[in-house]
Amino acid sequence: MEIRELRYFVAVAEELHFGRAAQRLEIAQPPLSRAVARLERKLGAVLLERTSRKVTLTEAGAVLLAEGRAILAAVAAAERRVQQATRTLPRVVLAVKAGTAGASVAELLDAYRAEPGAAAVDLLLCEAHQQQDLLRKGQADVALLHLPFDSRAGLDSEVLHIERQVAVLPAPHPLAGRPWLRSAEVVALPELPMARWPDPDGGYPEGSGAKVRNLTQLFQLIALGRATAIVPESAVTDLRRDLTVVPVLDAPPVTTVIAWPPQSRLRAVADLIRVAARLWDTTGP
Amino acid sequence: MEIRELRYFVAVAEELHFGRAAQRLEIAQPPLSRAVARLERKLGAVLLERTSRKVTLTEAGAVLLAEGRAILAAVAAAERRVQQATRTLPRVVLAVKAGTAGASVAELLDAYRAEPGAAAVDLLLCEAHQQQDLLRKGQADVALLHLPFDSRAGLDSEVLHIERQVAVLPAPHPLAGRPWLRSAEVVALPELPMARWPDPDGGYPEGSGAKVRNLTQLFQLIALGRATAIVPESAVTDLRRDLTVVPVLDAPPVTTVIAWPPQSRLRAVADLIRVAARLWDTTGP
DNA sequence: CGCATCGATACCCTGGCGGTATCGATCGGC
DNA sequence: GCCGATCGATACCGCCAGGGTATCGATGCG
Repeated sequence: MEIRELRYFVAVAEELHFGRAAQRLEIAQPPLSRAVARLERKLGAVLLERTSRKVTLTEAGAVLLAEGRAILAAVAAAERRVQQATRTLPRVVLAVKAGTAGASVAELLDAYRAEPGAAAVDLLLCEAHQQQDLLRKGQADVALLHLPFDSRAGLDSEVLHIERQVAVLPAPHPLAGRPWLRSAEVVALPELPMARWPDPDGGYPEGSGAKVRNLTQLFQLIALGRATAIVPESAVTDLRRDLTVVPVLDAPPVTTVIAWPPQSRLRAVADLIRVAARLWDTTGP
Repeated sequence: MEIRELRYFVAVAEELHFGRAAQRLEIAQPPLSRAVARLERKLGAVLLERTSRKVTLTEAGAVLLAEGRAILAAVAAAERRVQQATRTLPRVVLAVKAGTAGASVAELLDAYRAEPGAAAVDLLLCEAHQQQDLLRKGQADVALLHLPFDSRAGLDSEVLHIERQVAVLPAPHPLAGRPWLRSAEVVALPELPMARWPDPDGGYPEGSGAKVRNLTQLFQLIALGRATAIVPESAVTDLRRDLTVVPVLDAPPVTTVIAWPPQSRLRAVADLIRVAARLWDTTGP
């Protein structure tokens, strides 16, 4: 199996149409038909059912489509990383979500800069759900993720920091004086619906809560008595006067991890991980 | 970049010798030299420094070697999985370590067999450190891992079960009557050194403890008063009369997870995961 | 200084890949 | 029910990539 054959097959499997796939690949249709047929012969498996009117994936074809996409992404990532490694001054790309506490990122970058032979670090601000893709496609070398919201599937990772979650309430609210809360108590407040965050696709889940896109909007709304929210502790450094936070005991703790592709060989990534682990040492002496 | 070129480069990078690499690839040396040179041109990166006496990897070459090995493994896995998917009766390969509690595996397999459309499950007994490789190379489809001993890097996983660890002591031992212990107390017993388990490479770590290879050996030694050990709770169902277990409070809990390659598309794997999650439901109602 | 080793180069040949032209099957419209 | 449009497969052709052999040039060793 060759990369070109795989790229051809994936194009056909995605278009389910040889003509359009050929157009996308910028080749003529006959070589494409032949290439897919040859791939099927090599693998000893029928990947597509063709009629002159419709093309459908077989079970084996669906498997190869999934595996093939991963392989093509890995190849593209490898090419990018090799080229990156030839740069005389090494760089690493660190993917962070917009919400990630700015202070701790700055702290990490400062500590890393002090390392001997530190590479330049490019910050890549992105949406939460993009981070894995960026790592897998080689557009980023290392990322900060927050469990249980992000998935670290397919990545190596190291735990940096574990924190509880807190409810953010208007300062005058009756619950604001409590030493702690249970999440059910917060969710159940009818006059203060939970704020809603965008889905990966950009839409919002069903519900009555206000739609927010960032923490500033959120805190504004809460201060106005229009919403409430449960957020990680570190999101509320420098709290406004008119807001109060109360720990929510049964909310799952938020774990910050530093994650990288398992086959990463960049010295800069290894150094960054080491510095990060030292900074937020959770194992302790 | 094509698979063949990558295979050629990896061979040279591993042998650090064009002649031997060519022999391994069963081609002549000149085409190999040309292929590697062409790959370097395509990537715009020098991968190898060559003298007529020595071949060494550049930084970029080291990166491509690591990425390339992962890609080649992924390609081999894809080929195997596609062929597997063409079988009329689907099969899945479940990799389990020899030490994994036999009862729970049997329970999982029984429950899965009852599913409509259940595939045949092949059990692949293996050493702990092989499991990831087997999954990545496509020789297994799903595995049971034990954290924190095994790494789930590069895999998707679901937590099945969390259990504490217990110290196994000879029944007459003074500590055997205690309701619980700290790991320091167990490790510090001079007359009962901790048993040693083999490393991934088959050797044993330094130490004074007895060398063991399986639980039967271990329990025998403990009963004879020659060793002690800290093991997961489930490892000691059906305990011998002459042994006692005592919970070790500060030993890290052992988490059993079911893990699979992130791009897995096999229905059988999805079903198996669902059944496993239902069986050991940890979230609970 | 001569020889052995090893990667690069020169040259040749075959096969695979891509292109154009065309076939054959299928579906929809009249 | 027939005709035409659509779409994948096939036939045929030209070209270059990839593999082979022979040989060169550099390097290290006795």
